[in-house]
Amino acid sequence: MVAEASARRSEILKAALAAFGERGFAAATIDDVRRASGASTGSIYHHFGGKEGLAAALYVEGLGDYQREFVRRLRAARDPEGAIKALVRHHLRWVEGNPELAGFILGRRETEVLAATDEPMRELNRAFLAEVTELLEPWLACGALKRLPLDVFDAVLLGPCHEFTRHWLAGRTKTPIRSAERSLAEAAWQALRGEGA
Amino acid sequence: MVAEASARRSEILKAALAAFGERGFAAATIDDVRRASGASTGSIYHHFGGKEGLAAALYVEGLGDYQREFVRRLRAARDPEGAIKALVRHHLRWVEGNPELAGFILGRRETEVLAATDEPMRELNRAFLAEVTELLEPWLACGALKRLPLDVFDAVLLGPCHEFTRHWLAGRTKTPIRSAERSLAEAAWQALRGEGA
Amino acid sequence: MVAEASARRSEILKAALAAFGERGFAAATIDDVRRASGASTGSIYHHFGGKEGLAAALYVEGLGDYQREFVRRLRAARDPEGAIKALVRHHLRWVEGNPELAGFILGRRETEVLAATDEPMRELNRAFLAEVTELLEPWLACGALKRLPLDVFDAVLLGPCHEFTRHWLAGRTKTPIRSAERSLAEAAWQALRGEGA
Amino acid sequence: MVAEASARRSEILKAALAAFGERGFAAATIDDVRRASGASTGSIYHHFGGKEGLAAALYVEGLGDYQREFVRRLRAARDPEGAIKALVRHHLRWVEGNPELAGFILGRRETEVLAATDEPMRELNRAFLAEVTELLEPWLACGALKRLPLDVFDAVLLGPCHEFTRHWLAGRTKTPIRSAERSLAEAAWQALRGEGA
DNA sequence: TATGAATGAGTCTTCATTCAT
DNA sequence: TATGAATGAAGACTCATTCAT
Repeated sequence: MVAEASARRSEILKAALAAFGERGFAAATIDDVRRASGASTGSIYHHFGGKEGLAAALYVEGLGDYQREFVRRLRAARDPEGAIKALVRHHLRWVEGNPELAGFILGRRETEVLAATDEPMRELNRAFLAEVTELLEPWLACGALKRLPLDVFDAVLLGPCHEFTRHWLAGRTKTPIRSAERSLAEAAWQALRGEGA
Repeated sequence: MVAEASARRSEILKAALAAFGERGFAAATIDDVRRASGASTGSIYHHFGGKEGLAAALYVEGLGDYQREFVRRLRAARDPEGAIKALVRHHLRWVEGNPELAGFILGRRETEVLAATDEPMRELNRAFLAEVTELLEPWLACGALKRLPLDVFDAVLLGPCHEFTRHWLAGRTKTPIRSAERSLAEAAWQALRGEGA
Repeated sequence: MVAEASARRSEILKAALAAFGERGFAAATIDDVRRASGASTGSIYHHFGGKEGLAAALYVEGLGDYQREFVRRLRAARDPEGAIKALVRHHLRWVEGNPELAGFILGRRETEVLAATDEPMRELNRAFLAEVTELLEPWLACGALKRLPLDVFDAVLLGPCHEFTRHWLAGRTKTPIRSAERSLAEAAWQALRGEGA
Repeated sequence: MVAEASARRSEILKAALAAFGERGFAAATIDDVRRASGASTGSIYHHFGGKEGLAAALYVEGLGDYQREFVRRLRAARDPEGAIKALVRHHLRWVEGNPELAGFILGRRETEVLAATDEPMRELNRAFLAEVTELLEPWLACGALKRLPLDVFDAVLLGPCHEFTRHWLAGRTKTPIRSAERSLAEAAWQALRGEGA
């Protein structure tokens, strides 16, 4: 329903992702996108309304994809350990499979939050958090997982992955992302398992 | 020793930190710095050579302060649990005490890495990592701490803090930073303690 | 063929010529050009890429015109005396007819040679010199003209014209350019005629 | 009487000559001079009053030297042919011996004529021209030299040298300056000798 | 005399955005 | 829908010059 995917539109979006990825949102220019996509300036504006519109489209698309899969994994998990480890794996593999999108979305600086991006993002996150919370609740309730404030829980669960992938995306890690998987998953589990586990 | 601190220089640096913190490096303007510092454009260029020079000066100064204290805490620790928890606490308190500097340094995007910042940064980090590695080695050797690849160890140790403080700096956390301290410290310890601990 | 002459483009070029002519390349500002042409800053950059591009366009256009006519005259000459005198006349009349362009092109300082100007200039000059050399060769061969090194020949042929017109353009001559014509032509002929003439 | 030559003053002047020579007057900066001379900004201003003052000092000094020697040669000449050829030789050798000064003085663009330079220059030239005119008059009167308008005479006499040396200074000549000497001298003589010679 | 920090007007250039075709 | 010329506000940076020490 959202997918009004003309070839032009896709090319532009792809070029925008590359541009934002390489130079950062603020430094990337519409002209970078124009050159890389082969579209005209006017065409870009026609489809996306402007630079912010490009960012918003990428953001919504990318974050939505990340979160849909996140929830799917969570839903599929049989036990808390499996859930935690699956989520860590998901993060790492998603970044590995979508490095440019990941760089753009995860590296997003608060200060360059865009009005156009803000609205759809809030929408997405609201639904996402509600769903995740609901799915975890049983394990929190039975003590299988530590009941931490949501923001702390999130930081402990994904902070290491996020940190590691940031370095990985910047080419600063020695460890391949696949090798780090087991350690990071295990660490997250050890950090979050409850007394009752 | 490096501190050739004229009043002018300090005012400019302070204003630059505020500007970069509020709007991000790319969006902040020299004129913001000029207005906030009371100095003339020329004076800013006289002292720092340009926008990058300003960022580099802040970066070196801030990161140096963070790292010196980090090492001091590590050195003072009596046992691995104390060490890990002290480092987590240090991170959280340093961010709490230097929110603007933290926002600037920790929020630094890879894509806007500046040539001027790169060189001094590498220098600082090289020395820092060498020292930290050396100090941790005994506990890694005796199995009190998990021997993980350095980049993974770093991610597990500080990733959660980093993630939490990023949200905190953006005003998106409900939990006060002090309340999160215990949980984050404990989580890090659980994630990094070795079999032999 | 090269002449993608939109009205805008021409107006800008004309304004640039006036500006460079009046104040010199270094001292003229893009804003001078903008005001005089009625175009916007952005439009100037759209068409010429910058101040250098403006200079390069003028240079190529002007020098090309000068050289084309130069060769045409040389080709039309029946005997060496007629050739030498026609070339002198051409120089003087071209400067008289295109004072601003002449001032810009002939007054070009080596030190302000522009990268953008250099490339097309070399191209033009290469072809020009080859053609002139070829056309003069018969008269050099038969001794009707002195065989001097090319750089010396050039200096003797056009140096006086160049010197005179520089003063004329600066408003420092008393003699009208037309009155000087006969003397300068005769002087060049006397200086270059061979023994066999 | 003019020579208030402190070491500082000389160093500054030398540095200024190099800077103006390399980048042109307009593009050279006081800071270039400062760096090359080792003097402070303030010191430069103390001695020369500003950028124009530097140019004026160089101009007066250089042109004076050129003209003094010019007149000396003219005075020493026994016959018109010797005079003409001596003047040509003087020009070439002076440029060869003072390439930077020559580049600055001879390459001076009309458009960047400076108020500060103008005044002393006019003074120098007035006296110079009067003297030269007077010394040539006997040979013009007896028909040994062509009586051309002064501006044309000047162009024919020195235009070729000027043209050649401009190319030489720019490194664009193949012929060494010494080899060109005889040809240029002979050419000037042929161009200026009168019927009665 | 010497120093160099400070000034601020002035320049080039960039870039998001608009709009006629 | 597509194009790309045109716009003009805004920003980084330069540089001659001044002046307190």
